Amino acid sequence: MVGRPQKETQGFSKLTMTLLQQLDRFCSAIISQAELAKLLAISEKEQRPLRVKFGIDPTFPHVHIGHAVPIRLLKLFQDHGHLPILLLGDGTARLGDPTGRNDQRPPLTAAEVEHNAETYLDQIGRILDLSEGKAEVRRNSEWFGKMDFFDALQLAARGTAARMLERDDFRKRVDANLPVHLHEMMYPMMQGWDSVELHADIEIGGNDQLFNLHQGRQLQEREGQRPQVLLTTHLLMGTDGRKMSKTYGNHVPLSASPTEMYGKVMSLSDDGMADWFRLLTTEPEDSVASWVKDDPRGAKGRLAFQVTAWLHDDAAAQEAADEFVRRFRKKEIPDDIPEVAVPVGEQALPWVVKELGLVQTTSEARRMIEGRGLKIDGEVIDDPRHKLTIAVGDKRKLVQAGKRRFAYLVAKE
RNA sequence: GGGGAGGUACCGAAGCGGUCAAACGGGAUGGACUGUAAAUCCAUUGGCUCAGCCUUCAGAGGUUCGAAUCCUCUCCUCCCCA
Repeated sequence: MVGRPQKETQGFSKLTMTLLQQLDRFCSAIISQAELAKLLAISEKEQRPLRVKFGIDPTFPHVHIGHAVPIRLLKLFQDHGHLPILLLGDGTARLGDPTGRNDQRPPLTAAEVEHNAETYLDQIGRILDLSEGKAEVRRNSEWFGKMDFFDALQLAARGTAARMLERDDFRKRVDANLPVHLHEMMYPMMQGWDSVELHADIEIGGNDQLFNLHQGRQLQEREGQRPQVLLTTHLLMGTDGRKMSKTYGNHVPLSASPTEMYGKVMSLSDDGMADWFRLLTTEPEDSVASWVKDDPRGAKGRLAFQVTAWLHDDAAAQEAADEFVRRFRKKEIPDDIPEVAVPVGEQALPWVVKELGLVQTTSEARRMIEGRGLKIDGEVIDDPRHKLTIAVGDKRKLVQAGKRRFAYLVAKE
């Protein structure tokens, strides 16, 4: 846990004091306390808002709730009169932050990146006021797009291999005889350079970004700027307790519908609840601890409600909560089931299930049927050779695959 | 530039001429149990309107009745030396 600066807090305004008090809730590290106090003092004295940077690479169309944590911290600064700078890494997105996975992600095109960037703004705009004057939205292609190869080399010249290998992720790969590509080592340098271009006073990043954030300090110092203060936020774990990641499917997209969002939060493992409350709500920690202890299910419902209400609104959250109870506690069927038309005639069941969009392939449908996961009008059918006779004028049939996938089957003439 | 080790399904990793759609583990999905939590148990895990057929073991050729397994070339990664 990070302590608050003691001595330096004396002369601060009330506003700054409340900011400092709330920092603890989010931050896993503050580098450094003393510098932060100094910055805040300067800011107050000169009446100058601090430039608080947070960067995100638009590599996917969705922002997830894990990103919401640093964004909330940005919001906190915004609410205290400072200037959030949202940096869209449309240049770095073309590279991708090294992850250690040697996934051969095809390079994104500029158009894809821009599309993602737009969706990011849309989703982040729900949390942070991005309007003119309240925040700055920048893209790093602004400067990286202008650099030529020699400029890039000069940037590269400011780092060393030894230093890059201090980064855990690189170190581990080297030790495991896995490839580390040269361009990957440029990533932290680029992120650092962003801070120089933006004249960032503070940079916020996830706990796992500490190394990259440090590059900004190094580069700024060389350029004669005051090195940015680093604030790293605690990482929000995925619903299953592992690192939140799209590939694990344990994330909650900010774009999720209220029902989806509520449900996703309800699938959170109990161990994660305290953290989620801490990082996504304003509930006091001791209350949370007692809720979790006395009534875990109720506590989770409360969490799911708050998160949904925050990213949508109270009414939507209430509706999602009701829907959740109907669907999962009382096992009623949901009311937003799509109706899908299937050609008339005698059709093989697995094929129909695929056509309904409940599974990707007929083989998957077949397995689902054999595993007794398929119901038609509430009745389990476990014979993959089962044939359905579909005729115009039939009553629509409710087809359910697994616990949560439903479709109505109607005849297509 | 020289020498060595490798590239197997979502991931890790066996297999090294037929019995291989490919052991095992993880993950994932379905089922039981439940609080859409955890733990546990069972099943499934290339595709196809599936008792059969089709395409997979980096890529392209070749040897063979038969290849993930043998040969040739190509591409990629790692290690050591220069």
